[in-house]
Amino acid sequence: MSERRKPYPFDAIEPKWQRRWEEEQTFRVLNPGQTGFDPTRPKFYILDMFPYPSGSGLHVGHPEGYTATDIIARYKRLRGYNVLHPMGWDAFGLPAEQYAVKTGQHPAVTTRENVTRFKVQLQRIGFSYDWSREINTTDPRYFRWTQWIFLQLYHAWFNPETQRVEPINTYIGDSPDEVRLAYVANVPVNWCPELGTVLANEEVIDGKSEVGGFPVVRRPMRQWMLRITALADRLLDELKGLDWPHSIKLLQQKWIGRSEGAEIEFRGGNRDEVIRVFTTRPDTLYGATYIVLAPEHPLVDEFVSSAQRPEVEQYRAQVASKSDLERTDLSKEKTGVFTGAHVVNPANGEKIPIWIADYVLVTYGTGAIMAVPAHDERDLEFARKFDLPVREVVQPPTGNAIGFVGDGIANNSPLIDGLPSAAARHRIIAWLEEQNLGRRNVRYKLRDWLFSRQRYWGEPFPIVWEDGSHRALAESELPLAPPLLDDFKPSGDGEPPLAKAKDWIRYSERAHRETNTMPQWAGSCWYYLRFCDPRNDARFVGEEAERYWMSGGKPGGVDLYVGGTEHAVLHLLYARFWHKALFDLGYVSTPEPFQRLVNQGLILGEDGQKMSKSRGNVVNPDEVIDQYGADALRCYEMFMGPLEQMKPWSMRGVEGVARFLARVWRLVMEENQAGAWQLSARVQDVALEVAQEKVLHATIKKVTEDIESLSFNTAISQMMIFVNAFTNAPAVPRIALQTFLILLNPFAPHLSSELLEEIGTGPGEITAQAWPPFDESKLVEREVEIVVQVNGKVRDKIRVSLTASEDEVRALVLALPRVQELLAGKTVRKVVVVPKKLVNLVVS
RNA sequence: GCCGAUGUGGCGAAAUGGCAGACGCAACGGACUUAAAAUCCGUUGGGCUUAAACGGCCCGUGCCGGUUCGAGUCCGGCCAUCGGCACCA
Repeated sequence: MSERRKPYPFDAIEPKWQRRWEEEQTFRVLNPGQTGFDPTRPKFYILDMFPYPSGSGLHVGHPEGYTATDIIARYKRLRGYNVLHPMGWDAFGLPAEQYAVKTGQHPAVTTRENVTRFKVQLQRIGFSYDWSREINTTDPRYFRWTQWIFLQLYHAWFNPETQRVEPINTYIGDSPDEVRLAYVANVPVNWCPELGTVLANEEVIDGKSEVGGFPVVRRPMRQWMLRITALADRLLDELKGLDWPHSIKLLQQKWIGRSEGAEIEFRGGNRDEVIRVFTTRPDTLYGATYIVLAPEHPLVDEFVSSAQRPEVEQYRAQVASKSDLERTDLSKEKTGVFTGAHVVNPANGEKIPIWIADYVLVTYGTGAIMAVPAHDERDLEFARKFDLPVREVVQPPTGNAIGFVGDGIANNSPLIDGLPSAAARHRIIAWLEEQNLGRRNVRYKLRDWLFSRQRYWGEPFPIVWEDGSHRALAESELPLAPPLLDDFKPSGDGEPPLAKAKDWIRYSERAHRETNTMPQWAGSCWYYLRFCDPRNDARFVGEEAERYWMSGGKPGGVDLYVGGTEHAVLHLLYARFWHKALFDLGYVSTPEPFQRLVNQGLILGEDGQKMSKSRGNVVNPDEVIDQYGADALRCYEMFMGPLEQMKPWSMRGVEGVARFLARVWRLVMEENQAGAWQLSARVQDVALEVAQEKVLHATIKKVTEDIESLSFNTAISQMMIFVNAFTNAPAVPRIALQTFLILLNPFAPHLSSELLEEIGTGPGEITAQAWPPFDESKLVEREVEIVVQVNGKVRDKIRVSLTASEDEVRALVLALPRVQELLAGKTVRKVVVVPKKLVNLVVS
């Protein structure tokens, strides 16, 4: 292929400006207290989700959100804001470590190389990050504070009286270890044999690991947990005040999964044992005709009769051998076994059988349910299969009561007969509480956060063990760096790789270090705070810096956060949790980390499929830049369609946008005889024609409003209209160009900087300019075109004076020959006049 | 199954309840050129009417219905695609 002629010399001007921005530290932003800080300016904190620097480099999905935020950042600077727009690296994590296991190369080396590559790629796109604030979660100066925050959680508890996180010393009781926000528990966990580690619920998708797609099984292990459930209500309630996409809020809401109901006690068996069940429908208590325990429920052994024991044991073994995926397969038939035992229904004194079945989950509620087959689909299916009694206790408004699961009127329930379900629930709970047989209860689907991993490439826990109990390192002992290892391979039996570092583990004669590491999410839980004050060695973030950048707005926090939806219930929930704990403990000034969140849509390959190496449809931004330049890449990504929408890539589309930028170039520049570019003779100090003035101000208005509303695609359309309007003008007014180039600057910063320098007006560089105001009066014309409709169909158009009254317009329209023709022999029933827009004649 | 988002030309898309398809891509025609590329100009939702042009008419925003002088936009019901959750009592 012959060398394609460059549409304009972007390959010369882009590196030039990138170099200049770096040398002059154009985008460096100061903190309060630093020399040169201007407190009179408003602040704006605009943040991208920082990337995991993977080995495959940047793909075109990354710059989508990054370009959007960069446009806003540059726009806000031109509007006089102090703009915090940082970038960093979320660099602990599985891929680097998997690579290390395969090649023996230390993850720190891989990570360093990948970071360098990512940074070069990002800088080629011309993003206006303040690189002096760059952070890396694997840097000891960073993870020192990740460990420090962990210690704050370890030294804190959630006080149910104040509903606040408080230092552990406000806890009055014997077992502080049972209330700490960071605690150790032996719980059934998601164990991934292939990865040799446990995973959080959020990291398991359809029974497989999110990273790698390996099978995950349940097994009990001793693990570090974070008590996120203590803040469940706060995390739920305070979602309301956030300016986030509705769908993300809903996702978090469902993930937290609050249900109100009651815990009810059923007694029975040989030793009068108690089975507690959780139900959201205590009003159906009289309809509970049997009890189901999860197969793993500890009381099963207590209750099972000797006759039923073999069958029960066999069933439990069978269930244990199943993967989560097999267990939750909805299409499968219900299974279960009778235990041979009974308990008493506290409402009516009836003896009802106890079954075990895997449709009851040991991890939710109390791991036991009262089955009300008449008013619960699952219970009904089970009851029909095993021929258990079905008793109607709720009357539906219409239709068949059996199988009706909604609210109705209680019946066959002496204590609450005739009450609507909601009232019946209240009454029965009050009665249960009186009798001490049960109580109001709230349950969540949200589980505590399983916080430890049996991996090498993560933050070590600042914890030591002595005589079987744990204690915290002193803050002065941080950072605690991981030991140097040659062999990162997980043992496969749950023993972390750190256990191999015998010298490192040994803390003292009798104490040894915790060998688990923190999960990938730890570093990203608070990085947005560190950006406010990234070089502070005395505190995780300086108080003044934190207050300055995080304050403002309703709940406060980062002013605008842009990233993908994939973190809806992971990073975005975890970060809120840490932030609230830090807020309660007085370390940060706002209750929420991210005031406004926007999700960019996925970019698909040219074939309309998700980009993937295996499909071979991945677009590398470097290639796009080589061919069309960074400004074309930026503008194309914004021109493709609405930011939040999923949309396919098109190289032809990039070409079209590159053509537009080349037209801008040639509006200002022309080639001389020798083939060199020079300022075009068409650029002149002349006044704008009326039509030119109108399109200029329409463009200022549209671009300004569209940036504010993140409608970048239509902003670019309008700039194209502007350029089209001037393309054939014999003279291009310098002042119009200058204004236009400022509008273009956030989108195509290199091109616009270069051309502004060429036309040589104004004080210095574009970054020192001010965003132009628009003059509404320049947009109004003396005449407007009125659409004439008859019965809602366009039949004619007419130009009328802007000052014409409704009556005058009506008269003019009725006098039109075309209208006369259409009205012949008909009666005008009604005339609708929309000022400056249209007239609709209703005739028959 | 439940929840959410989306559905407009050949394609990406645009339209405070008021001319559907701005802007761009692709395609076609023209100018420039020895030629090509590049550039510039023009046409481009479907159909009918007309010898042709101008003009005119009808249909058209997933489907069915409603509200309204007027609906891509609002309301009700369906269908399809994508995403999330999925025995959570």
